[in-house]
Amino acid sequence: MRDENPVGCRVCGAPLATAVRGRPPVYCSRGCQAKAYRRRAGARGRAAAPPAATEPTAPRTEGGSRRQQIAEAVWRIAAERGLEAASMREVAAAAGVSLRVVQYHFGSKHGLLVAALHLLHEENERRARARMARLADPADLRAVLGAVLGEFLPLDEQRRRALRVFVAYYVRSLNDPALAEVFLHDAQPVERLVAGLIRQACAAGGGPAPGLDPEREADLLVSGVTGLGMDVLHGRRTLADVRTTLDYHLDRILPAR
Amino acid sequence: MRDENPVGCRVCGAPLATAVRGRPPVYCSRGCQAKAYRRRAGARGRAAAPPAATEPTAPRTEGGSRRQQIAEAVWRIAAERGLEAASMREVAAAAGVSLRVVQYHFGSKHGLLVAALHLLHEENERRARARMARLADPADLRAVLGAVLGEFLPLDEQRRRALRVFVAYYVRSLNDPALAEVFLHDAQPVERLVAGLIRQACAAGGGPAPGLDPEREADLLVSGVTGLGMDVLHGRRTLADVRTTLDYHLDRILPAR
DNA sequence: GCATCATTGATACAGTCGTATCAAGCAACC
DNA sequence: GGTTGCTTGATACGACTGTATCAATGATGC
Repeated sequence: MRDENPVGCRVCGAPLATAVRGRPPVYCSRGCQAKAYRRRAGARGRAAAPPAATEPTAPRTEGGSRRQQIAEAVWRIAAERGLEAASMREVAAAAGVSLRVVQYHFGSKHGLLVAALHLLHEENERRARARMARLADPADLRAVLGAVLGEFLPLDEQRRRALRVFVAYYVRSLNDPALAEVFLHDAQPVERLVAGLIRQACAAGGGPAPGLDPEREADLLVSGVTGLGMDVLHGRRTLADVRTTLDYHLDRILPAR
Repeated sequence: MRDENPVGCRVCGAPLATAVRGRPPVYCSRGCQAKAYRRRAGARGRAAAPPAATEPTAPRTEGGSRRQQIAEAVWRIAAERGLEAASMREVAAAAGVSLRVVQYHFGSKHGLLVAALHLLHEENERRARARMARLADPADLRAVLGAVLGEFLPLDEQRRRALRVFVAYYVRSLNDPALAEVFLHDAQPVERLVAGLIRQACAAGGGPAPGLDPEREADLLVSGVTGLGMDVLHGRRTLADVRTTLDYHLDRILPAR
């Protein structure tokens, strides 16, 4: 409901332009606006005493950059209610910013989704590295292997949410080339890592099992653990069941000590 | 744009009720409408000669029931552009029916999605059975096993589309209990089937491999082949690569003949 | 001729969506 | 003081969504 009888400029009282779209004008010119601003700034300066220790980038440090903050809202919504619930307005509200801010920092919804996926990959890798660094015995190759594969299972709320967001994005990427490119470009070959670990463990253990192909074992392990994780999300399997299956296969592949 | 000056009843010319919503009235009463209908029916009867051989359920037989026809439209859209593109109007257009027909047969959009998923499961099982029946040598247990697992790979356009629809529904089911229930209820335990085949093949072959657990092998095989199929959809793997991996594991599990 | 049934046609409504537009806020430079 | 640039607030627009409403269609039975 636009004000039907507009008053004049707040500073000089001159009549205002009657823009029918966008924010209603309050000043007659840029100069009057600047004048009003300087008045406010002066009042603040006198009231707030000396400038004191002003934190210059306060909001930046208390939760990452603005983009990061908004991207996290996307993940949160996608994990809780699915990507189709992540509208611009919902994301803005969840991030505690206005719709305009989301528009400004990401340009379009598509830009937002792509950027959020990009940041998600980085975030997940950061967290994975942190968990790997916290391993009890980094020389225990079987434990390392288990930890790598465990990154794809909903073992805690963090990974559970990450997996939900991941599959939501995966499905969308099937019909969105830009998202698919982020997936294919960012995802490093975990299979290579797993195959290397298997090879190392075989060399360290008794000997290379006859006829065992680390690459093929890694391929099925990685894709299998992803599928098993999805089943857990779905409620089709229990985490304990998956653990048992995984232990069986690790026992099978790795040489007994 | 509603007609501003309504004319009278088509039959008796009496003034019409001025309903502001819904379809505009043309007759003043139900009786006048019936009268008009009988006139048309009489004209048709005289023009079309004897009643001839009227196909009573003609539209039913030329492509399944109405519900089936609409559900197929849902699958088509979901496979090509994702489930979020499957609006009521899009589905109706793709099925060649009116929006109202979709509303009538499924009640709500949610009802449509649930029913379409239900019918999809039936359809996929039908097709899988048909392909299994066409196997060259049904006694070749390894071939049977490969065919069962192959149902989850995008080996042709049909299965490719089925897989795309499947994952789209899977993701949505994570936030939709009704869909999740359809998934959990309809999906029969393929793992059991695979485990049974492995056991049979072991018994028929040389002997049961030492320390081999058919259940655990089946678990990783089924979830793994699903994940590999998703990678193929994504373009992260080639079908040939998946075939090689699968052959390796079948060789590993099944006793050499 | 009339009532009734399941089905379909023709709208209408209230809301949400992504996006666009214009102006204010704030700070720096001239 | 005036201008410029980046950021944000306050709307507005048009398209689309799911759903609801009322009537017509075609057929059957009384």
